[in-house]
Amino acid sequence: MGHSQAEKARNRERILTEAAAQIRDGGLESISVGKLMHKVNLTHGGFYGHFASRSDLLAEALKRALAEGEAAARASQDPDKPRSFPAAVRSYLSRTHRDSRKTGCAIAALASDVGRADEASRAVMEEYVEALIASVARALGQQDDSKAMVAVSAMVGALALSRVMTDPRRSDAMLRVVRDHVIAWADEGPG
Amino acid sequence: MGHSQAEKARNRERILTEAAAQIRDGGLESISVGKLMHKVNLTHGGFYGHFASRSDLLAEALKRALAEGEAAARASQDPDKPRSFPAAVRSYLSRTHRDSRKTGCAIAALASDVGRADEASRAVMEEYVEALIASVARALGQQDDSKAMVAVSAMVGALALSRVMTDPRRSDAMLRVVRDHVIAWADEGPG
DNA sequence: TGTACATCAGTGAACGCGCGTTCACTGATGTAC
DNA sequence: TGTACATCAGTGAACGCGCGTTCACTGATGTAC
Repeated sequence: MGHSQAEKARNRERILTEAAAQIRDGGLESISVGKLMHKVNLTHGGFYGHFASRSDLLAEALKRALAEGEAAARASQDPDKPRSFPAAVRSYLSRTHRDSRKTGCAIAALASDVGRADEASRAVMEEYVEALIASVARALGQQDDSKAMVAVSAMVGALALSRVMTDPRRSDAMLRVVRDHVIAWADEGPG
Repeated sequence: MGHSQAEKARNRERILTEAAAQIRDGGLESISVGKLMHKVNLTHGGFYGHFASRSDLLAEALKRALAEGEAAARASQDPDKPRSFPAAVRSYLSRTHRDSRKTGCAIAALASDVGRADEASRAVMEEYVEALIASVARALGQQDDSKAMVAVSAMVGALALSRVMTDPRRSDAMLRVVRDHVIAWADEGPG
């Protein structure tokens, strides 16, 4: 096994990526230093060469999860066309997104968790919430972002609730119904 | 100290009520048997006279939290008048509700948590989500519950996100904007 | 290019701690007569 | 109503366990000459 500086950087990356997936899948508190290191084929002792503490990792993993979720949303859109709002909403409120928490939107996956976390964590997520609202407002062609706030609330709420529903038809319906409503708002124009 | 059967029932109630408040404030995993018993002025050993295990308590506390949240929503409405939908929405999306997680809606407080919990827990919350949707659909005077699904998504999402926002003005705005939109839907009539 | 040495990424045993759970015990409760 | 005894709610010491964290160590990396 090599112990080069380049490999250290790569290992830090692997730890962080795995942690970002883990917190979206199991919540912020689901991170265990030992299990996390085991997942990336390292021993627990080495963790502290990369992060000052579990709490330090958590903060970084939250940022990473939010950034990845945002990037995934961007990537899922047609790369050629100018961004299509309906396509973005369709992707966000898709069964695929619902079923892939590990790689999906961290806002929906962790909203309740972060809502009760310290101010620093809340500020980190807040930034991404505001960015999402701004992006939706732009797509709706509106100065005022109030319609975008409703759309984002409904999208985040519907995704979170669709993951609660055990009845597959109702879970699907939740996504479909909110998706269609939000997309329809785009056609109403600036109102 | 008395150890009567009546007192045992009362103690069980106190444990459960405290636990229901605790999970809404700190999440399902924030429950510690020792701390919980200490809070109700009992010692940890006695816990197992009331519940089979921590996991058993968690299941019961979730039910209790959901029931309490629903009851609180009902109680906050004008008891004389027939239920006013705008009043209910105003109460749900109020700063007071946002700032009192311990006694508020368990759906908004625990949606992300339960979304990743076992099927039994999800089914319990699902029941309350469906009840809320049905109640909103009735208030909107609609057969079809699609508008109610959007309203519930937006309300739950907005409350959860308002708890993430660190900027008080933006947090307030989140509540106010979604509140006004949802109330306006009630006036559009069955459409 | 080759050698000698300092650096440092990762290892794994060990730590203290808080946790969920068990259990022998205490003493008030409640019942049988 | 009063006594004798069984029941059982609650106590607190003790348990094994997994956790986050520390640290002496190993051996490959990377640098100075």
